[in-house]
Amino acid sequence: MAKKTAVKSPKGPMTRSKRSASTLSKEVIVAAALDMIDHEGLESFSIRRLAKTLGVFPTAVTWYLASRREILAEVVELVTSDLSPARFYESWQEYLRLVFRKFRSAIRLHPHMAQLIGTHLIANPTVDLEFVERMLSALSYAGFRGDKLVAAYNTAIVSMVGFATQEFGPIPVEETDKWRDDIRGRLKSVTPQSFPTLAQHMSLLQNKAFIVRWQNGTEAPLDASFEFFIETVIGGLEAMLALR
Amino acid sequence: MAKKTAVKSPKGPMTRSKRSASTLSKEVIVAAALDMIDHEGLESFSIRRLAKTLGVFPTAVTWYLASRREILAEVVELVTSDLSPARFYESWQEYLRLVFRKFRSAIRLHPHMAQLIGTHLIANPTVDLEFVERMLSALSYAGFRGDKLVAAYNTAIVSMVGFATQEFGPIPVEETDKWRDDIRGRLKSVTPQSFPTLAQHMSLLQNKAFIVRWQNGTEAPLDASFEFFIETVIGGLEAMLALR
DNA sequence: ACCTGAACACCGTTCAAGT
DNA sequence: ACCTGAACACCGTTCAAGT
Repeated sequence: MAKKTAVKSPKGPMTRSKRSASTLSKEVIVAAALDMIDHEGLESFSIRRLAKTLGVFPTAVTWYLASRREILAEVVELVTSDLSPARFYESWQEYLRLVFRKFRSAIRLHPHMAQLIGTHLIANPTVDLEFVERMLSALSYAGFRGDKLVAAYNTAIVSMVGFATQEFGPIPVEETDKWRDDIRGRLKSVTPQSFPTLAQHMSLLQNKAFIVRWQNGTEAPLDASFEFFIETVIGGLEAMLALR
Repeated sequence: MAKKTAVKSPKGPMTRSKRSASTLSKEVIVAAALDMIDHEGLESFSIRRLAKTLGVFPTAVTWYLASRREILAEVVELVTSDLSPARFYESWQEYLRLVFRKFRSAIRLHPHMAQLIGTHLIANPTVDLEFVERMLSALSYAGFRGDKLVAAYNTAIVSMVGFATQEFGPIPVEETDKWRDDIRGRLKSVTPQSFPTLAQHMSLLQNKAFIVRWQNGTEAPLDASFEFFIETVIGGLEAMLALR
């Protein structure tokens, strides 16, 4: 939301034109960082550029958050906060559907965070334990006990995170046209002789399936596959329950 | 995923035995990069440090691979090459089991690559189409047709990649002790009143479940959960087949 | 407590210039 | 073709020093 208010000045950020609007704070820094990442990507995010947009010196930022990693951890927390469904749900299956969809919506809003969240949510000390409790409670209600509950929980978390972060994960950006032509060229080399199944379904697969796509979820969302995925996980858990 | 054909020097058998153990080449650079990442992590990998270990100037490296991204793309390809099971398999279920386990083994060998592969494999132009063909063929043999085949394929790929990359994804390293104490302290605050299900299963969950762990798969592998996950995906796909 | 300001040891990448 | 070498525009982080 914070637009670039930095004044171009050869001497650096000496003018804080709107100090009333936003005095520096942890929240302001994290929000500005997320905004920068959303607009310019994760790689071009830097403390120095962030400080410039905030109209302060880089070291002013590090007074609140000591390192780049700390800033990014806070941004991850911001994006993944409030994942538990607010709506009423009447079954554990419906709960899983809502949570999975809610997580995907969060990633869809901040696709550049996908690669970070894909691996770091899972090790984030700031994650809401209330979320963990609800997931466990839903699966316990489903009938999982002991070690099976642990395995079902890990299965649910990994599935929730995995699909969305891979769907919205980055596509090579620098020379998109060249890259897209590359993959399209390779796909044209697919013949019924070389890759029969792939060739047969090429029109259905291209740009709608992992590995043989040239856009990510932002431009080419995989809605149908995502819903199929949810039902697969739920159906699989039901099958695991039926085993004993 | 593309097969790596052994590269022989076109200049004959002149062996540079001394100081530079091998003359510079794309393969040598990529192998050295992977080695450096395996030993020191992804973040501390840099072209300049890589060049130093190779005994050349940084720009010598960029003659073969023009940018840092290009190097990392090649490393991803190296790590994820040869994923298709070599062994005979007698059912599509068994094929999925073998592929999932093989992928996890590859990530386990190179855990620092997990975060990169988690999002980038899925958009890698160098990926072996033979792998795609085999996965499609297995799912087609299972009985999936048309759009369902696409969805089942996406489900399988995402599942294969998601579990392993999250299991072996990075844990904050700089102040591991402090961080571990943090999460342990938070877990101690869990009471039957605040988080009943979590509290009840705490001994089973801690360090063996996502979010409430303080080590990653390298130190605390989730073998049981992984096998449960595989069977969940397979059982779920079977259930989706039974729908019509 | 909060921020400026300079400094340090790095980066990736570009552009010669050599051979 | 392959590599040296210098240079550029950046980094994150540390350490004062101000207020």
